[in-house]
Amino acid sequence: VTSPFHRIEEFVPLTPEAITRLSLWKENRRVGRRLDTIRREGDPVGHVYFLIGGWVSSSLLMSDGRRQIVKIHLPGDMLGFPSLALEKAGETLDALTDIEFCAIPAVEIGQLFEQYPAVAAGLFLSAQKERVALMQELSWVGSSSSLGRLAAFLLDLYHRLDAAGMVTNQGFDWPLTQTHLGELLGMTAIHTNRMFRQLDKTGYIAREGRHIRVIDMHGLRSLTPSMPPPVASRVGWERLGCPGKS
Amino acid sequence: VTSPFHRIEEFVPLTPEAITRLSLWKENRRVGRRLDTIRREGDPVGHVYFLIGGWVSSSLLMSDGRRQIVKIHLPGDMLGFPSLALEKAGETLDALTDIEFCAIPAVEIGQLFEQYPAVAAGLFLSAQKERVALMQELSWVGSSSSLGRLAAFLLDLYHRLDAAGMVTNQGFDWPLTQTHLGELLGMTAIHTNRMFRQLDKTGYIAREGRHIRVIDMHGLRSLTPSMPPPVASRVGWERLGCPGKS
DNA sequence: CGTGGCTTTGAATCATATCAACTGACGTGG
DNA sequence: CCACGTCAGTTGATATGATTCAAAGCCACG
Repeated sequence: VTSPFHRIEEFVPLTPEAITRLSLWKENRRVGRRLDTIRREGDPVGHVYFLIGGWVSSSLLMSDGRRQIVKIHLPGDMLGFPSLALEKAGETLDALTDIEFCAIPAVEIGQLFEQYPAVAAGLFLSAQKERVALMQELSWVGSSSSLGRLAAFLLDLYHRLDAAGMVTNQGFDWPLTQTHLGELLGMTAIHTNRMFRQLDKTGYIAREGRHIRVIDMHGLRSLTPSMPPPVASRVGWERLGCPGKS
Repeated sequence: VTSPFHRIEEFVPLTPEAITRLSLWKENRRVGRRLDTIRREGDPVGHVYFLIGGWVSSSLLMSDGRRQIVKIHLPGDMLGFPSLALEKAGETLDALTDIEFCAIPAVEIGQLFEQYPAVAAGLFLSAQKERVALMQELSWVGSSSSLGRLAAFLLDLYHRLDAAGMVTNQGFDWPLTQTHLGELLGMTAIHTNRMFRQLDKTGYIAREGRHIRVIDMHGLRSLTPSMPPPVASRVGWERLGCPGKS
């Protein structure tokens, strides 16, 4: 919301030089259209990505042909980082809307680690926060009823959209198909449809074509057994023992 | 297996000084007994941990009382890192066996980032690898049948145990209760029991009390729709653009 | 009287059956 | 791509008993 590099700065204040350096990323600015694939699972890992605008899904293919979406990315997110630990990309990145993003050479990340410890710490803590998000996603995909999963996802998404300033009047754009939703929640698209209609009938949300409004946040929350994320921003560098740094 | 700090060195070669520095961790060596809780969800985040011996589960509590185990940690693993991005710990760490571990002050990590970029990169890539592992776990918890989930977990565990030198004669110790297994796979303990017995009857595995042997690896693999991890070690620092470094 | 070894007891774990509820599969049309 | 039926298969809920394990208590012997 505030800075384009909020995912990094949220933990660690950056020097002007560091910000200037990161801004060079924008030279590799690209656009993509809905349904474009940014990078496919199995591709060599030459780049990571910084999402400027639009929605992107990150998914895994399974040998039986099923697909598991592991994360819905929103503007400001860093994409493709997990695959840095792999020889070949472990995740497919698909554009869910028209998008705008930067491609960042992987070698650039190594240079940043040497030259800007603060950036390194920011990237590191950002990765840890993503791990927390994944753990929570696992917790509701694994345990609750399908209606609960749907509600939990919508709540989480709502909060993330809100933090990105993409919620107006309790409503937001909805580019996901029910097939996407099913692949994300680990259930069939048909059942997703059933549950989505059922949730609609509760009146807690209202679906208006490619737009969704949250009518009763409290009611929505009552459907999910998972707790709202105990996340806290503004921790990290100081906590990490470098108070006056940078 | 090779080095105690394999999780870090697997990506980045470390200088002798760095290794000496990391070895100081051992001064805070501690032991714990089965069922002990190392750290509870909600506790302030003062430390991270390095597991020397034994098994540890990392789990999330949900408001309906259910518990989701998100990872089974084995010797050599780094514990508690995701919570560095949070004010209060987001995960509970429970000893599944008697254990031996080091407690590392969180501030220490920040100092390492400043003084040893190679260690920073190693920790960073290790975190990314953990993200990949979580994504894969999500992919089988979310999608496959309960028997498939069980098989996928056993396969993954087997490979990790093997890498840690904890497999002998295709068999390994089994300290998990069926309740643990259910909490991990997102199903009831009763159903876990059903599926475990069913898997046993296929003959692909043999349960012998607190010990399990894999009889037919290929058969086991045929039960799971998820693909074996496309992981590759020995990537990273060079790839990250610092070839001759350290 | 103190200590070692045996026994009792209770909790935790595993096995199994039955029935209800949830979810997936298939088909059809808008 | 979404809506809506029907039916079959999977999974969850509840109940009950067997078995294992460990801690506490007891007894006999030194």
